[in-house]
Amino acid sequence: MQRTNLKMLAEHLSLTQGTVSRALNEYPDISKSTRKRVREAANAMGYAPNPTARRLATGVAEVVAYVLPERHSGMSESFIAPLLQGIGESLSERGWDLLVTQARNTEDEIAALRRLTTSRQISGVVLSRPHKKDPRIDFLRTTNFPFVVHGRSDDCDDYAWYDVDNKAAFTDAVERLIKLRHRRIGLIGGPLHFSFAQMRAEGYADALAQHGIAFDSALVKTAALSEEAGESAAGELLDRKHPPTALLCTTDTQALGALTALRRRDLIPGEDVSLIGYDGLAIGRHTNPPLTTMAQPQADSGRRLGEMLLAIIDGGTPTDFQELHSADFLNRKTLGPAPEGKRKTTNKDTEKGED
Amino acid sequence: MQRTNLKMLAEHLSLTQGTVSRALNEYPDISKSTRKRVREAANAMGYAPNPTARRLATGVAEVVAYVLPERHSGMSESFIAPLLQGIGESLSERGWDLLVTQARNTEDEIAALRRLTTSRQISGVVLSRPHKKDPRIDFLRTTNFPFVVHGRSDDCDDYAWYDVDNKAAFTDAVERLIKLRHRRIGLIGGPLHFSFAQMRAEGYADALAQHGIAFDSALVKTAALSEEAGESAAGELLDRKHPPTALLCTTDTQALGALTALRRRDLIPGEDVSLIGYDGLAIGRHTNPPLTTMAQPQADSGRRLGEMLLAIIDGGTPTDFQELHSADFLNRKTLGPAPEGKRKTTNKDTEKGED
DNA sequence: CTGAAAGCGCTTACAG
DNA sequence: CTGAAAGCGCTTACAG
Repeated sequence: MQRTNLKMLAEHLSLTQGTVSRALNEYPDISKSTRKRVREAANAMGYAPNPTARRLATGVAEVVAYVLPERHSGMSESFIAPLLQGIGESLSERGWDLLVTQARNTEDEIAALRRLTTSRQISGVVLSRPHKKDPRIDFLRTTNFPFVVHGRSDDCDDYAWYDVDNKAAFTDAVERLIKLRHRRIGLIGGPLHFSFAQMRAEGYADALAQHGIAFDSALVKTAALSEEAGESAAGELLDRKHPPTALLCTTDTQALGALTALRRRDLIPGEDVSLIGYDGLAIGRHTNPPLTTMAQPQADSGRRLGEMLLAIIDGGTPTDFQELHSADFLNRKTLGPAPEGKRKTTNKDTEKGED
Repeated sequence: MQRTNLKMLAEHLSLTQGTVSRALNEYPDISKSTRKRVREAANAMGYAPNPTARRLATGVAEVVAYVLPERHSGMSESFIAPLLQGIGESLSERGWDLLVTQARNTEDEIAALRRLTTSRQISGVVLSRPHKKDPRIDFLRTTNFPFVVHGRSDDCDDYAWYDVDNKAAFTDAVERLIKLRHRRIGLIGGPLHFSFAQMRAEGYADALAQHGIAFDSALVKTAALSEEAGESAAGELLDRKHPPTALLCTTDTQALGALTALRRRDLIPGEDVSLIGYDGLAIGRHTNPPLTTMAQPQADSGRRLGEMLLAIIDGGTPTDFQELHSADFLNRKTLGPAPEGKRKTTNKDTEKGED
């Protein structure tokens, strides 16, 4: 059995395809009565226009692409599923679809974007985890293709984004530590090509400056966004002669590693050394002890991103869609007052791995 | 500047569009020399066929859809990102794309599948988390549309799937407990419309039977796939007069809840009560104590699913692609011998929540 | 081995 | 208000 197409529908109505098409698309120059007649016949015959043909004729894809971020620790990618859900929801209200793209490196990613955009297979793009200088953003910007960014790059004046105020979040975290009498606050930074890593580091430095605490580069380590990197960076800081009394991590994943580093040195998180992460991963509720963190509002970021993109595709001005949300302090169990006097000595021991 | 299309390329070569098209598609009846000449010109002019036009002409979408599973606890969805990565990788080797679909209920999901398949927008479907009786599978089966399933439904004889031997995994887990002298082994089951929940429960029952331990329905609770549900189910079992000495959970997420239930009762996991989860979530490494679990090999399940689907779309027989992998026992810290004599008394205390 | 033509299923100026 | 025609950019029998 053949799916009913425009031709069949038109013949059945004794109208031309053009008239039927215009009726279905609510052209005002078609009489109300025929519009109604056509609509009813279409429903009765189960007609739905072929999107491929429509796409070819109009040049509009009605599809949006999401660029999957590079693989990191695996764990930090827990935001992807809810994000896709959210984007998908806002698109589906219009009958649009969501395409997912992924590549091993930035070059391939741009090639993929070029292919998808120039072939008109997509109408817009959602990007995650931008770099400070992001060639993907540059590409989309220069080609003048509709896009929104989940996060921000350095120059974010002229495009649409949805971001959390990373700087404010880290200033907030440092101030909470200072209020608890911490003075030697270590920072485990992220790779600085990521804008969020840069912003969080700036928030850290700012808060110190505002409270008259000298910035000590010996207390700052840059590490990859993995547990292992977090662990070894934390280890290096903790093994100094004058170790920090508190550790601020750029991501929860790093903080998990830091937790391990503390455990190996028999240091009690929240007593001997305070620890604050960032992300608000659900995991943190179950760590030993539960991880204090700055949580981002990821509930409906996906929905918002989708809505913003649709508005832009409809002709909206990208700069009208720049939203800065704020992170919430989630006080679990790894934050406490700075310990008085000298810290107890460090002794590392080996721990059995998994079997 | 206009993207070069077939017409421009043909004119430039003084050939007809048909000839150029056939040359590019390696038709053997085009002379080798012109095939080469055309290929070179296409490269030089940066020609790439418009997929939409191609799709309309051939009826082949060169796109595969992945159906996002319903939202659960959020945490159990950590398998989605690597899965999408894997599927995307195998598709991209052929230049195909990956579409993502999601809906609030099964009915909408089928409507979406019907729309995508009948409009020829996709060439195949990947499905996750099938139900025992899965109407989506029935739909794809009866319409004879290419698909692969990540998991299995009850009647899985006639389609392609990639699954883990859930039954064997739970038999294995129970036997490990029995070897450690556990006799009262509790099961926190999952909703039984999920095939994997059913299979795991069967593995549990089988192992008991094989070792001459009577099945005690008072030790079995069915719970949703969330932490909360896991916690309350575990609580009910632990609060019985004759509580189990070990708890087997259908998912790690449930096991996290069970861990909370134990903590609230001052029971030490792995000493007072043993606990085994299922999934191998990375989270489990950081729980207090680290969670013993059966880990599924999710490394390249995505890749395999993609490859299988492509093979089927190419005309392969679905039943040739049925892969049963096995789960790995990951011994962390919540498994120990059954405690001797009477268990210490339970005393619940309230715990402060997050702020 | 290549050309000429029809067709995939829509949309949209242009007439009348 | 509706019809007739061209066009979107490909592919593929059918001739020759």
